[in-house]
Amino acid sequence: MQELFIYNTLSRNKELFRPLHEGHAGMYVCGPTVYGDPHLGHARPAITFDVLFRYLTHIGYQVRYVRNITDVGHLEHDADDGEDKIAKKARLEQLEPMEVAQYYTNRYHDAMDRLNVLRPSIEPHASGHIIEQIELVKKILNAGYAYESNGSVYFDVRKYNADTHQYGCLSGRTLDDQLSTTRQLAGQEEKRETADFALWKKAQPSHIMRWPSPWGDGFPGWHAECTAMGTKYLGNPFDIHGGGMDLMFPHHESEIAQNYAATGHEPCRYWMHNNMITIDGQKMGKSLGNFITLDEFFGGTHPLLSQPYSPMTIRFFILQAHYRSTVDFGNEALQAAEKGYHRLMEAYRTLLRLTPATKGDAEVSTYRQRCYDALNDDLNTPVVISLFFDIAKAINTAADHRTHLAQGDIEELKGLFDTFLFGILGLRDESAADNDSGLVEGLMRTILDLRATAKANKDWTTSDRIRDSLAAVGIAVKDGKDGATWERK
RNA sequence: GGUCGUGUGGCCGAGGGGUUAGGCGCAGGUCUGCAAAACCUGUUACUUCGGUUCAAAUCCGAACGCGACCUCCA
Repeated sequence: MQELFIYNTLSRNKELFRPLHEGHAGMYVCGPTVYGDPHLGHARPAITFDVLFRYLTHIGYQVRYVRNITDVGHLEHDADDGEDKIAKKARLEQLEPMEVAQYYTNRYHDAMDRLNVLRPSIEPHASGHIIEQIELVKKILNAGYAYESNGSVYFDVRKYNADTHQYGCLSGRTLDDQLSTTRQLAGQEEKRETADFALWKKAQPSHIMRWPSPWGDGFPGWHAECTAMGTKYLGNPFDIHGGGMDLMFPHHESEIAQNYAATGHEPCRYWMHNNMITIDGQKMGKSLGNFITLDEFFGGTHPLLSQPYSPMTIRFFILQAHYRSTVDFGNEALQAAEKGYHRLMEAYRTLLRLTPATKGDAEVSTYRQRCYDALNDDLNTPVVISLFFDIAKAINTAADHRTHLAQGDIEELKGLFDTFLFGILGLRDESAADNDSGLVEGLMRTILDLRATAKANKDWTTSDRIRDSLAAVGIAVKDGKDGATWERK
């Protein structure tokens, strides 16, 4: 089995991945809050951990991947009254809260499907696990690390730290930092310390989403859902917990605290965090006018976009940067990614129609191990992609008859594409033919044959007319040494 | 202000004490009826200032820039 090293935020080091249970791997990733259309901020973690999921599976683990749907207890960014995000939107649109959640869940799934992100093994809804969350809160109360106040329950950070734990161990913050930098806000008087966080919140009368509990009607605090659902489906502790860097504090920090309080040990072995994305060097935000949804990317409908970008262009672009680096979306960079992606796909098509040489003279045996080495080094997808540009060059050179690939070499290269580029990086050939492919192939062969005849007769008018009219319907004709080929633009 | 991260050539981005990243772009060439495609060649960089070292883009320190988080929601 491959030795995979992953960067553990907890230790700030790359560590060899060793599962808690031989042959099995459990991973939990914080999923979307379903109150709005999916955007780039959703694509990055989904793609990053999709690659991890695919790779762990590929190297032989039986993987259970849990990614939650958060559908309770949300507030608008600039909300004024603590009203539940989903409830608020529901009232505006005259829909049931769960109808809104379902609608955006479907939208999220559609976008992820287009990005070729595999569905996780289990996708639990927070609203479906209220009982488990209440049990968690009870446990923490019984352990003495929480207190009830006016119908809400808060985690007692000071008590927790006094008992040799450290709230802040993941993010590097000390309690003093937090106390001195926390502003005084309304509603804080229920807490003993401003750093305390809610385990259970009392619902105001206006709240639509509410559940009965030993402390009255209310809803769970944000951090409770991940602890409860991770435990339920992956055990406690489990292997890997992932999410965006923006969730490190307070969300993941609080999950660690909740778990220690409830069970006396850590929730998981490895914490992985993907970095954030920017648009033209700026963070994406509704107020900045650069908030672009995935649909707008696919359709090119946002004013900042000079053209549409296909799902695979976006996936390729994201994978061309390491997941712990920030990635900046700019038109120039996206166009470069689009061209690079097409180059690789075109090389694959060329490979498929290559005539094997009786004797090969190109070196193709080292790529496989180098791909593994890159992936084992904390999922270094940019290096894998760079290897494929080398492979593309090897294919093109052979197609140009400068070098030769034997049948075995061709099989090996084809295997590399299937395993790494398609299988693990999850790219796919978007211009690959659909159901009609047989028909289209046949038509195109006929047309290109006619053009070849025209060319043989030096009838340039006819041959150019064929080329131009094909271009008009989005088909590019490419003349090569062995006749013409075509591709969809 | 605090915490975490980051600063690479025209653009995007790996790497990371001495040995080519890669892509896109641009320039020249091969091929071609022309064009495109493909191939070849060229374009060689690490924010600034100190320090460590035989040797620093790579390590250490400081400054500056950028990003996330630091609050109620998730």
